[in-house]
Amino acid sequence: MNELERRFIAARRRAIAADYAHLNERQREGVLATEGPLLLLAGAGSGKTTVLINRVANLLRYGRGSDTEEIPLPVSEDEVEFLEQYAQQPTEAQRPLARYLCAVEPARPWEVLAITFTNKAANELKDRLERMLGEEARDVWAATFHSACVRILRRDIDKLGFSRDFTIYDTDDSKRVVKGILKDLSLDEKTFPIREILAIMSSAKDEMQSPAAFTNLAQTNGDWRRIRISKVYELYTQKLRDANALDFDDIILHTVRLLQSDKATRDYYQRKFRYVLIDEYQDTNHLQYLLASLLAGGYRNICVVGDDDQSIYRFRGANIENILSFESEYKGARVIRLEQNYRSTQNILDAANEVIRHNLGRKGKTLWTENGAGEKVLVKTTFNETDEANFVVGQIMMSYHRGANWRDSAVLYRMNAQSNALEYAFKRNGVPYRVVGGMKFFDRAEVKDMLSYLCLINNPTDDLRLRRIINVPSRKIGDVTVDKAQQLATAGGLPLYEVLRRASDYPELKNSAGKLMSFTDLVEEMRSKVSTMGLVEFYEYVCDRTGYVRALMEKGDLESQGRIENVQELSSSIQGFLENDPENPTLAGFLDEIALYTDLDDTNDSDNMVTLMTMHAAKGLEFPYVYVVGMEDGLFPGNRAMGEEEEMEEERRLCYVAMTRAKEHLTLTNARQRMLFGRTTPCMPSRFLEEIPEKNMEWQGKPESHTEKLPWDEGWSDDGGLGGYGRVRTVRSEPAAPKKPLAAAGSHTAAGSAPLMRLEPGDGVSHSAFGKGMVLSVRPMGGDALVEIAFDQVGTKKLMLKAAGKHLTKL
DNA sequence: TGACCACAGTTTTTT
DNA sequence: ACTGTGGTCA
Repeated sequence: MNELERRFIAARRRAIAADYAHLNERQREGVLATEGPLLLLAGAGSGKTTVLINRVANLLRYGRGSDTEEIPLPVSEDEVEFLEQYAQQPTEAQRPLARYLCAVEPARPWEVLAITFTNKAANELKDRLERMLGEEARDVWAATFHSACVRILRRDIDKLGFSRDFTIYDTDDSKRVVKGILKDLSLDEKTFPIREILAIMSSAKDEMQSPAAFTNLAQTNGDWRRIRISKVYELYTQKLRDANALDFDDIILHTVRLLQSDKATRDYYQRKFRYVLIDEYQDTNHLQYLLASLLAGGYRNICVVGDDDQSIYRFRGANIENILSFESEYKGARVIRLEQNYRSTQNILDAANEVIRHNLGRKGKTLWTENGAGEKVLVKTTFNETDEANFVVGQIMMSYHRGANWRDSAVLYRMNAQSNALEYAFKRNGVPYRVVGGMKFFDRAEVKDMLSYLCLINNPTDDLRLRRIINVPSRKIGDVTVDKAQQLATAGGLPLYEVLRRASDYPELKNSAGKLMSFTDLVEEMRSKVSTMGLVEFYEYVCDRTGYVRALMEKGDLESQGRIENVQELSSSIQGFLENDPENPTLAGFLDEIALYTDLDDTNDSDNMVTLMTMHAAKGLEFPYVYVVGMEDGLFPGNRAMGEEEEMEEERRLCYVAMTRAKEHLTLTNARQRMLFGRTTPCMPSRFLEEIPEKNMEWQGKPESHTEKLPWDEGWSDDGGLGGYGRVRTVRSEPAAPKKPLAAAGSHTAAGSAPLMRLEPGDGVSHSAFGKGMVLSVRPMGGDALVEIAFDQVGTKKLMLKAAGKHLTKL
């Protein structure tokens, strides 16, 4: 290599780097290191997605230009000088020539595969790529593990003996299948809990254990329970095969099997995908690891992005070892740490860093920021969960008063059950909030019912979906009848549907043959119409023709009303699907998409509300104000983690995730006693709180020692700051009337001495968060009062006086 | 076949 | 405390 060439290579790299001048050095390295295995350890808030996007852009623009010594064409002195100058001071006009000179086999969009875990992440990736690169970004494979696999299987699964139009079973479907099997084997659901069986089968699949291998192992070990379970596993596999169905694990499993066993398919994809990117690598399980290495096995250009400290999904099979041992799995892998944080203040980061430092099994990272020290982390000990909730709502109202939006705040908790106390506090104070998680749209019974109709129309051999809706709405077809038909079907090796269609041929079914056949006639009729009309139109026809909506309307109660709305809402989902101009705008295409879509990601960010969610659900999000509640030993870390080092480390990672969601203000709260599962128990502060350095936090109301008075002892009270709530129950016995207006912003009221304010309709009031308003009505309610106030700014709100009192001033 | 009552379980969750 | 479910009874 001569001097000119050396200069060219250096100039080329710098010229390419000029495109990414807006990134920090580490980030840029992550973008430019295109070749070979790369582990990108991306700390919380380190701009991971930005790197991912720019990395793909770089692959499409320059190929391996930034990471190779190849020189595709002879270079001239002029060209080298041009690039050297361009790298110094790039101009828009020179860019095309620079790009032309620097590119080495730019990747074509379909040669890049980017895999994420959720549809939300995949869509976000696609959107941002398209915004940055325009049209051509559309052909980049940005998909979830599952959707990528479905795409692969739809082409070639026949090589494994499934038909290409397989159906996808969700967890609910799997449960039903297992339930049926348990019944057939007369196994008791209490001894063999369905959840456990599903988990065992899932981990067997993760290890690629066939039912036969699983049975062998169980027999060798003489594990009686496992031997029974192996029978379930075997029948389950058989049933799904008969139904031509794949569950979520199967989707990955069979893809791996296909790629392993069929050379042609493997070669095809290994040649196709020159660059493979895997996001959230710390969440991958063994199968997903295998899949990634198979897909990237051709060029070995695999880039995995993740953060071992944010691995919080062990319970669903994620194997943190995948990321910890990446370097030894891929010899010569490069590792880049992204440790500069753009999200939080140094106090928050120091606190979080120090907590996570207590973990042993980690790569080790220390986040830093240029954002400044910021406020200290506030730790607040309250009396109980009601007190805690009121404190949090009070703080949020204060921040609103100071100009923050509701949507700037999030409350995070360990268990969904904790949201109850919080919700009460939010409702009482009229603060708008939304709870993330819980029942998902596509999990609702009525939505699943309608989808089952569509599945059945799409594929009448889908026994499971057939059984779900054959008597919904009631067609006077009972379980007994269906079971009888099912037995005949199993005996004759036919799909259930076929037996029903010829019910009159079976003497055993003569009593109900008419009803059964009119059902299959109905399905046939709908089937014949499916291709004659638009999908939305067809769906509405199905809603009507099946009598589903009519049955709900006849019921006429409020719940049914809601159900009808959900059924109709599904129609807008179909609309939305079509508008997204899918590759396959048919019923089958829609069902495929829906099967892999748990929630519609309809999270209206535009709504100005406080967000309540679990810490798990908060991963990847950020808020200026974050409140982590329930920081108590036994709750967080949970009881199950006590004495279990692995579990404890996972809880600590979860704590790290929760803390690093905060941009400006982080508040951690714990209660001295909490009611959980109907029992009130005294609680000690979480050990994680003790792990935070004192210099980064301020602890209000910290219990001094173990020997201190028990919380329910007379005389305990605390008001460490705004929103302190004390024991309002004692209010009525308090003789003295208030001497001064209550709880103007910033006032310190002695705890437990806040008598109810006297309000009458027409009174003018001022609220610390909602501003001025007028009382419309006052309704006494059991020692408290419901006040309706018309606020000048935010409209009419109903508040409970006890809770809202401290934020109200009579004018 | 549907309504009612007793009973148990209760971390976290995506596809 | 709460909810969903399974079994029993009419």
